[in-house]
Amino acid sequence: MAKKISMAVIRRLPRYYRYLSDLLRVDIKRISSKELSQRMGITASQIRQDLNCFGGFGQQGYGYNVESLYKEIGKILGVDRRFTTIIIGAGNMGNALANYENFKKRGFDLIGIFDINPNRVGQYINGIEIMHMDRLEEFMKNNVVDIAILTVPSHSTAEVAEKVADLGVKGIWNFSPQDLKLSHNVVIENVHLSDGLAVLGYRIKEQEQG
Amino acid sequence: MAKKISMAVIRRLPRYYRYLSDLLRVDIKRISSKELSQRMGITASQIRQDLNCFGGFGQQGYGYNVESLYKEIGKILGVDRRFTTIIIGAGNMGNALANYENFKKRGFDLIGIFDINPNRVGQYINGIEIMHMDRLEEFMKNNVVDIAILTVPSHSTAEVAEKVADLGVKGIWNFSPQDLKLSHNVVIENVHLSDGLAVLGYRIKEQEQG
DNA sequence: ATAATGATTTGAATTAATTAACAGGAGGAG
DNA sequence: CTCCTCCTGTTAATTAATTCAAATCATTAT
Repeated sequence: MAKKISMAVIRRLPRYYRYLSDLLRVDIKRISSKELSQRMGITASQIRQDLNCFGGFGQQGYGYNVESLYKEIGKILGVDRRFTTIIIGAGNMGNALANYENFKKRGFDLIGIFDINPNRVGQYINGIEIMHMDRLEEFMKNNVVDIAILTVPSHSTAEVAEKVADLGVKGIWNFSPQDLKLSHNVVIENVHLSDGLAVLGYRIKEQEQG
Repeated sequence: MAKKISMAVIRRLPRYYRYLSDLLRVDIKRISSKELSQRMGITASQIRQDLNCFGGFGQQGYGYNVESLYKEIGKILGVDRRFTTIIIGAGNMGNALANYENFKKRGFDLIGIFDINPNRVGQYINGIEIMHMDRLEEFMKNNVVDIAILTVPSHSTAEVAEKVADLGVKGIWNFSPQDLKLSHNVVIENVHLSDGLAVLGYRIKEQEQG
């Protein structure tokens, strides 16, 4: 096996996963690519092609077994494995993310929150105490931290990223508008909320005109 | 003109826009595709190809004029035009978005916040009063609302979306994990934060293994 | 049992996106 | 003024992604 799965497919997997989860909830046991395509608004062809990348879980004349497909995609995405995360920056966005229940369900355990603001330090978010950044190094030596979620102001993002990378983090989820690039082999996902908004604006303009 | 610009290109524009903005800030007047490619981590070819979609702003032997390119991309994205927005759902995420200064800079004016929780109604976020959902209809009849930002629980997303669509919104920025589909010709951008996190998890696993 | 149906698999064909190559204009040095 | 270098616009080549279509297997009905 081990034929390489393209990133385009990978980025669609969470979406499949979500839809399958919904199907499970309403107790639908099996589904054909055709019906799934109608629900998701993509072609049946693509679904079959995508799902085939990691071995045929479908059965001709039957469709896909929702549960096993769900599990399989989960396995590929790494839901069978748990990741520990910390949030750095307990501002509005950090706070929102810390309260986001979905992450835990998906295998991401928040084990620490850090901030530099003395007024925030000592407060609790979702049962987790906000620690001062001074304690970050100590904390990361005593705990395995897989992912650092950065919700700090742009100007300090690079510095903080360097630090957590040095301390052995495996991935960084960066919410600062500044793109992050590191020499370490740390996996980085930059989130740019306002980019999405800008695209929305473009599409609205487009629709108004054409 | 009017050769169609692909969505792949459009989705890259905000990124160009950001980098150009950074260049302006440090007073760099001109830039070549080559240098920009190094900064952004994409090929120079692609940059030239992209920028060419909307007419040659570059000059041979010189490069691109940062300021005029910045303005031009802004124009395409619709930064010259302002959009009014409302946030529905004043929970953690709604609160975070309401406090996000960047949106205003990019042409998006928040003019209303709505929630159903009586404890939240009447409070202010970033100078804007939280109104009860009961007042939404009235509000939208007295104000032009271009975009509704939905940060409500999944189970009520569809209903709220229908409502704002009926009331004449042009675009919806949906933060609920549930994908949104409407019959109206309202432009929808679904944001799925946890999808990004899932991909991060996948990439970490991938790197660990090989 | 057997035929008909429905839905996957597989691989080819098409379409889209990205990268590479190149011809030629603009700027700068001498 | 002339040459040389730089860097774009553009076309061509490559690679990736998506769709189509034939072959085939499970299920269901007769």
